[in-house]
Amino acid sequence: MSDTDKPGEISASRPRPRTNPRRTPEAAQSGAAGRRRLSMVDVAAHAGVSIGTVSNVLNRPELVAEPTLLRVREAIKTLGFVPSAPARQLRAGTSRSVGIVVRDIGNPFFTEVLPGIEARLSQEQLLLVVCSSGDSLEKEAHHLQTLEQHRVAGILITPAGDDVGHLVELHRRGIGIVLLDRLGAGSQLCTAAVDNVRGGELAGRHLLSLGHRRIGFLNGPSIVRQCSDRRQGLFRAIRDAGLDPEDVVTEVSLPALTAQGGETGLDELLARTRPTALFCVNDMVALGALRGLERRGIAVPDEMAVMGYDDVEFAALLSPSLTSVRQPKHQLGQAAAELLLTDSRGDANHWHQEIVFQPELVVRASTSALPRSRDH
Amino acid sequence: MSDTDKPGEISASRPRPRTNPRRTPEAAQSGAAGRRRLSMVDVAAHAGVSIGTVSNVLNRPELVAEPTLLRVREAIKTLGFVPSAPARQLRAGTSRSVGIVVRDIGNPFFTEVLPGIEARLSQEQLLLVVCSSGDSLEKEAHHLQTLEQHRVAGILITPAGDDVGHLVELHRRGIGIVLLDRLGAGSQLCTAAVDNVRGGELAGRHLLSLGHRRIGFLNGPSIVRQCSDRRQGLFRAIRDAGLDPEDVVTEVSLPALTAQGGETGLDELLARTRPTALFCVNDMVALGALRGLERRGIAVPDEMAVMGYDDVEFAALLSPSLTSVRQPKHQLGQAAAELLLTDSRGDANHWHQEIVFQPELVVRASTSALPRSRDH
DNA sequence: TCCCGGGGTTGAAATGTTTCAATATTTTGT
DNA sequence: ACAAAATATTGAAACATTTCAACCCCGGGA
Repeated sequence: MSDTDKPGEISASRPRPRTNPRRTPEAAQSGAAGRRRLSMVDVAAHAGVSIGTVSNVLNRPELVAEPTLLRVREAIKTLGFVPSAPARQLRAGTSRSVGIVVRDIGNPFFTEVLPGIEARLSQEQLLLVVCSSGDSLEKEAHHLQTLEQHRVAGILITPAGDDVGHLVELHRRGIGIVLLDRLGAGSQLCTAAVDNVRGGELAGRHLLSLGHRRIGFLNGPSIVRQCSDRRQGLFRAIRDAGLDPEDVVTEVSLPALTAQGGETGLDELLARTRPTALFCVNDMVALGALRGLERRGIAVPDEMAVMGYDDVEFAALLSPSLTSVRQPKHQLGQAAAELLLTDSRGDANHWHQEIVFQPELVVRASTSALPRSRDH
Repeated sequence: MSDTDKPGEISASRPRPRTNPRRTPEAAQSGAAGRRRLSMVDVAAHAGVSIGTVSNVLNRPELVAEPTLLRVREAIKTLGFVPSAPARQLRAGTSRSVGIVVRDIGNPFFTEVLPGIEARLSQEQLLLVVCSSGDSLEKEAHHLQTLEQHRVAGILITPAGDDVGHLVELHRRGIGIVLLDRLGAGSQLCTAAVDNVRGGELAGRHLLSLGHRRIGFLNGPSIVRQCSDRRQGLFRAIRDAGLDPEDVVTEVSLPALTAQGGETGLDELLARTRPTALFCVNDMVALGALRGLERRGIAVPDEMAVMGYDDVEFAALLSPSLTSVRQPKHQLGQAAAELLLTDSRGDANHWHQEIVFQPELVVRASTSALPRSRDH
């Protein structure tokens, strides 16, 4: 310990005697006044070793002799010492945590992706900090700023907006970044995603094959990439069938991709037109739409076919069971985590990878062929 | 880097050669070697002030003269300086983040409670770290340890196990703790919860009033407090009706409170007996049970009434719509956050509060009166 | 002229780790 | 028995911030 410091002597020897230790080592030891958290020096004192050795016990036990090891571990246990992550991190420069910024934590899609991510990250002893942006650019920016301040090793993000410039900038400053479920920045950032254009196309083909020619589309704001991608796929399917998307689709842009948003979006749609089929940009929106349709007494699928997107866990058991586009969520999560790990290892010049999974159509009871009577 | 160190010279000239600046200010300025993150010294150099002043600009701008303030802010902006949370935290001893440990992030109940919590905490500029224990005591312990290492200001937790001793201990070490949705430790810790006994009772009364006398109960492990509380309420309702719970209830204890768990639990139940009603300890379990019943071709509610618990968002739209017990989730979240804020302010001797909300029965299509033909 | 007060700024200590060169101790080889 | 090598431990610097006593400068009052 520094109890060899005789203050008088020191202040005599130095020009500016600023040394005023708030509490003497003895005070710290006796723990009388008490509430200081213990640190490695306490452990070291208790075990009769230096703090360097304590550090070695914690991080490189193979360097420490058996008896010392036991003694120090004993001290740690009896004292109840818990190392300080901030201090560790300050010294190391790098932290053992990564952040994930999702658009809406209330959407089961994300919570179903999460386990895949967590599984991989906890193997590496990484702490996952979950933030939800609620599709607000300000909130997203705030979360990113906080995460950067915390010097997280990396960030998984489904950006709320269209522009990824700020993320590229963040990456340039040394933080690993992986875009989750958001294609289209392949050359600049790593990405793990499901092909949303393809998914939209699957949905479109399905509805067309059932004979539908007037399709309502409850979509999100077009700056959300998933939304514009799915629309693009839908339109492609329609064009491939020799039709004009403008004639077939009535699109409503929802402010929020929630059940509530879906329900009010339905009202707006029905005030404009009465399609025979409804494509909802995700299952939560479809949930709200179904609720609205039930309220209005419009039968599904007889009077209106409805399909969702994501195939979340409850989709199969809705009334009626919901046709949807399934995404390999667990794999997506795992792949994203894997990418983040390599990206934040900071091999500055590794290639940005774009991992793309393929979606899959799942047909259930909520979509059926258009009855001839209502064919046009 | 430390090439300015001529060890021989220094160790010769000074008794204690502590000063070896790794990089000269010029080196920092030129940024040639590059990849060091910038710190307040860079800002200070750029603005021509001391780091103390930079700190003041950041934390107590009212102490700084106008022109200096502007100059420093300018420097911060042009340099793109981002303060280091770990360093700040190390010095301050306290952090701006709190943790929440939930049992299962995949359960919409939790994600529906979350917004209430976040709303309150982000007002205080606090970062919320979400962890999921998956009902594993080891995982929970690991999360708690990590959070303690990070010196979070407080922890919201729905404990996986029955014992809260370790949490009390944690609290004693100065971390704010609030139990979420887990009554019964009122004297030791703050709690925000919904009365689960009452909820179980509501469910029991409802099923009994419909004439059911053989009730299957898909419950979780009894060490999970919510589960034992709901059972207790169910049993109370049965006794109040002058019946013996042993005769009425067949209980299956699920390892996991998920849809998958519910589905396999149903198999186990039906292998033992064939009740007329099913009480599922939460809506996810009910989801799985419904899936299993559909697979077996057992009609709900005609051949078997089913009810869940939590009234999550999708419950109203399942096929058939699910009778459930509603909990005021948003309020619960807000109250919990509020408690945590007062608890972690560390007024050591404040009373531990227990805030209890009342649940509410929501009757839907999945439960109906027992047909006389099947009365026993 | 001197002293006082006060706003602005500075310098250095302190926070709890990790790292690593230097030293102390033990073992091995000859 | 001695040098060399291997092993174990130590001491102090460094990480980026906050805090606070000390200092400087300037104007005003006695």
